[in-house]
Amino acid sequence: MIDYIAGLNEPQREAVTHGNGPMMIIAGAGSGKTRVLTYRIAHLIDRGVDPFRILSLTFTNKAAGEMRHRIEKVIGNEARNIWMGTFHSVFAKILRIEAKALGYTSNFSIYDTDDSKSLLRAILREMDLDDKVYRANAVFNRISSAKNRLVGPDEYLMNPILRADDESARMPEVGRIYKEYARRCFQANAMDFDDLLFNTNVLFRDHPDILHKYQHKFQHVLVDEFQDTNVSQYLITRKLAAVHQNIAVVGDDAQSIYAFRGANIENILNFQKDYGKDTVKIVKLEQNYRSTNTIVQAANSVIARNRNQLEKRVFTDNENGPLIEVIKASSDNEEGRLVATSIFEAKMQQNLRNNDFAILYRTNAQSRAFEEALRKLSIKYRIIGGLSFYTRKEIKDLIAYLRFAVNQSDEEAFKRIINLPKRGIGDTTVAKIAVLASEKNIPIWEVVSNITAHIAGRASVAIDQFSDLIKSYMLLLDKKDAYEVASHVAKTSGILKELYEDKTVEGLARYENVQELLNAIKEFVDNPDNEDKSLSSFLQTVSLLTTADEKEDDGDNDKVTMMTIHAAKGLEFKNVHIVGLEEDLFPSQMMLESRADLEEERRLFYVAITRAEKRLTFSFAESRYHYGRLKICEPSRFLMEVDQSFLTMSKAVAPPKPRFKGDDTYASRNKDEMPSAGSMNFVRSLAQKTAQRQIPPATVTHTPSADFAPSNTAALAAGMKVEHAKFGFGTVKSLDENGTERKAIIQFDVVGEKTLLLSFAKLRIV
DNA sequence: GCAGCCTACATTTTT
DNA sequence: TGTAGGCTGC
Repeated sequence: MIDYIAGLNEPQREAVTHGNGPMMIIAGAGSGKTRVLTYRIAHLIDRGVDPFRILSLTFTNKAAGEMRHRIEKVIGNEARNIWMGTFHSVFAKILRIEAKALGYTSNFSIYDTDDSKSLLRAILREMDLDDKVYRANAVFNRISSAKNRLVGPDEYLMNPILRADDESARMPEVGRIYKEYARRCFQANAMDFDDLLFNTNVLFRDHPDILHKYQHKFQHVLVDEFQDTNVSQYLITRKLAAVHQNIAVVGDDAQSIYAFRGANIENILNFQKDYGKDTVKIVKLEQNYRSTNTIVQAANSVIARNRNQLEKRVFTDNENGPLIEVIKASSDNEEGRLVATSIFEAKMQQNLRNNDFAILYRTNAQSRAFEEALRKLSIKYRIIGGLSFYTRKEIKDLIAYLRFAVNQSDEEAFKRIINLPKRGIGDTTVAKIAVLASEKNIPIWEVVSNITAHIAGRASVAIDQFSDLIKSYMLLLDKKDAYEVASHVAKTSGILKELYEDKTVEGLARYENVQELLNAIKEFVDNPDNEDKSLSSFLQTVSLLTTADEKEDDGDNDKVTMMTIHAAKGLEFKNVHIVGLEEDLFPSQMMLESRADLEEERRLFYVAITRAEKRLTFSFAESRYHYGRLKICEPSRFLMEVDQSFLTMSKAVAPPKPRFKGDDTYASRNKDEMPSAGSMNFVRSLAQKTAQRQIPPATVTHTPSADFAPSNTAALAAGMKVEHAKFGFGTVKSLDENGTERKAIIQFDVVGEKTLLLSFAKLRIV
C-alpha cells in the first residue's frame, strides 16, 4: 500500500480522510479532484469498507474506467468490485435486475435519440399533427426536460404552466404526444436515455422494498461532476444515501456546462440545505496545479463576469508562463493553416509531441479546416466525437437486427429491419400489420410471427421468411455468446452480403465497419471484466457508450487531439488552441436565442481555457463557410472579456501565399491542377448565365485566401469577368469535352462592394 | 414496391 | 453542405 496521503495539501487531505456524513467538495479547475476522489475511495476500502458497498457515479465511461484504473494501482484487484460507472449505466443495470417491478422485462431495449425522434415522428403522423409546427426535435426536448424534472405524462397534462407554455409555443398537444410516446416505449419494452433515470426514480418511489435493498447495500455514495447532475439524478442519489448519509459530491459550479440537458446548478446550492448546514462538511480545493499563472488568472478574469457563482478563489503557485497568443485569420481555412503552422513550430522549438496539443472548438463542424491543414503538414491527429462509429447506418442496421432478436417488441428496430435488405415488404404492408395489431390489441410480433393466420398474399410469404429468420436468431441467444450470435446474424441476415457486393469505396468502408463492429463484440466477449457475455448485455453497454469512449483506431497515441469543448471536460493538455472565437459561433447564437444563457457559454469558455497547462492560443476568422454559405464574422465578445494584459497578438500571421498575381490574373499554377475542359465550359456558361441576369460585373480585387478549387481557377483562366451577384445560385447546363450535357449547381457570394468571393468553389458537378 | 429525382431544410453542446 | 422525405413514373 502506497502512502497516498503524503503528497496532498490540507484541504485535499481533509476530503480524502473525511469519515461518515455528507460532504461537498468544491473543486476548482486543475485542483486535483480526480486524485482526491480516487484516494478517498482507496482510503475507505483501507478503512474496511467493502468495495461492493461503494457506489461511485461519473458522467462518462471513460472517467469511470480511468478512476477504476487509478484505484487499482493503489489497492489492487479489489477495485474491480466497486460499483462504478455513469449514472445511466449503473441505473440501467439496476433496472435490468428489477425490471419486473416496473412491468418491463430485463431484456428491454434502450432507445437512442434517433429512435426516440423516429417514434415521435410516427406518433405525429398518426395523430395527424403538422410536423412543421410540431418539430420532432422540439417535442423531444420538451418531453426530455419534463422527464428530467420527474414530470410524468399525466402530471404533464394536468400542469397548467406547462400547458400554457405549450400553447404559447403553438404546440398544445405536447402533453398528449408525451403520453402516447411513453405508452409506445413501454409497449416496445424500451427506455430512452431519460427513462433510465426517470424509471429508476419511479422504481424507488413505488417499491420501498427495492429502495431499501439498495439503500442498505451502498454504504458510501460518491458523485463526480456534481454540477452537471439534473434533478432526476440528484434525487436518486439522495434516496440511495438516505440511510447511511454517506454521500460525497465533487463539483465546480464554474464548470457547469450541461444546463441545456437539464443539469441543475442549484443542486450545489441545495445540497447544503438538504443535508443541513451544520451537518455538511464543505471542502474547497482552490489551488490549481495544472496551469501557468497567466492561464489561471485569465480564466478567473473571464468567469468573474458571471453573477451566479459560489465563492471561490482559484490560485496557483506555478510560474507565469507565456502570454496567450491571439491569431487572427481571414478565413476558416486560413485559421486552419495558421493553427497547424503554430503547432508545427511549437513542436520544433519546444521539442514537443503531437499529443501535447489539443484543438478545441464549439461545434463539431469546425474540425474540417484543421484536419486539412494538419494533414498537409503531416501532423497526425485524431478527432473525438463528431460522427460516431455507432451512428453509422450500417452499424445501426446490424444493431437493430440484434436488438430485435433480443426484444421483439422493439418497434424502432422492427421498422428498421423489416425491409432490409429489400425483401418486398413496403410501407403499405407494414402499416397493415400495425393496424391489425392495434385492432386486435396484440403485439406486432404476434402478427408477424403468425402472418399466414392474419393476411394472405405476396408480402405474407416474405414476412413469413423474415419471422423464421428472427425465430432462428432467438433460439441462439441462450446457447451462444454475443459474438457468435452477432456474426451469425451479420452473415445470414444479408447485411454483410449486400455490402460485400457493393464495390464502391463507400460500400467497402461500410463492409469494413461491420467487420469492425464484430471485432468490438469479440473484444467484449473476450474481456474478462465482463461477466455477462450475452448479446443482451453487449447491447446495453453499447447503447450507453459516449463519443468520448470510442477507442483508438490504432495503437498510435501521439496525435493532436481535436474535439468540442464539451468533450474536453476533465482532460488537460500542455498546449491548447481555442479556435473559432467569433460572435454567434462562440458564444453560440443558438444558445443565446433559445435560452438566453450567456453565463453557460462563458463557463464553457472557462472550461476551455483551464484545459491548458503551459501555452494557450486563441484564434478567430473574419469569414467562414457554414453550410455552404459564406459568413462574415466578428471577433467573439469573449476575446474582449479576457483581461487584455494576458493577451498578445500573434506575429505568426504569415502573408497568404498569392496564387493569383495582380487583380484577376491567373498566376502560378501547377499544370496538373489545371481544370478540365469540361469545367472550363461550365464556367463559361456560368459567365453567360450571370450576364443574362444583367448583374453588374465586378472586378476581383481581393482574394481573402488561396482557398480556391480548380473551378475557381478555371473562372479566372477562362478570362471571364466575374459577376457581381448576391447569393446567386442556380443550375447551369453545359457541354463537356465529349459533347455530353452536364449540370452544375453553382452559388456565389459577395462580400462588400468590390470584394468578391468566388464561391464557384461550391460548384458541384452533377 | 421501388428507384431516382427534386426540393426543402437544418445545422450547439451529449448521456 | 448534405440529407431526409416527398413525388413521379415504371
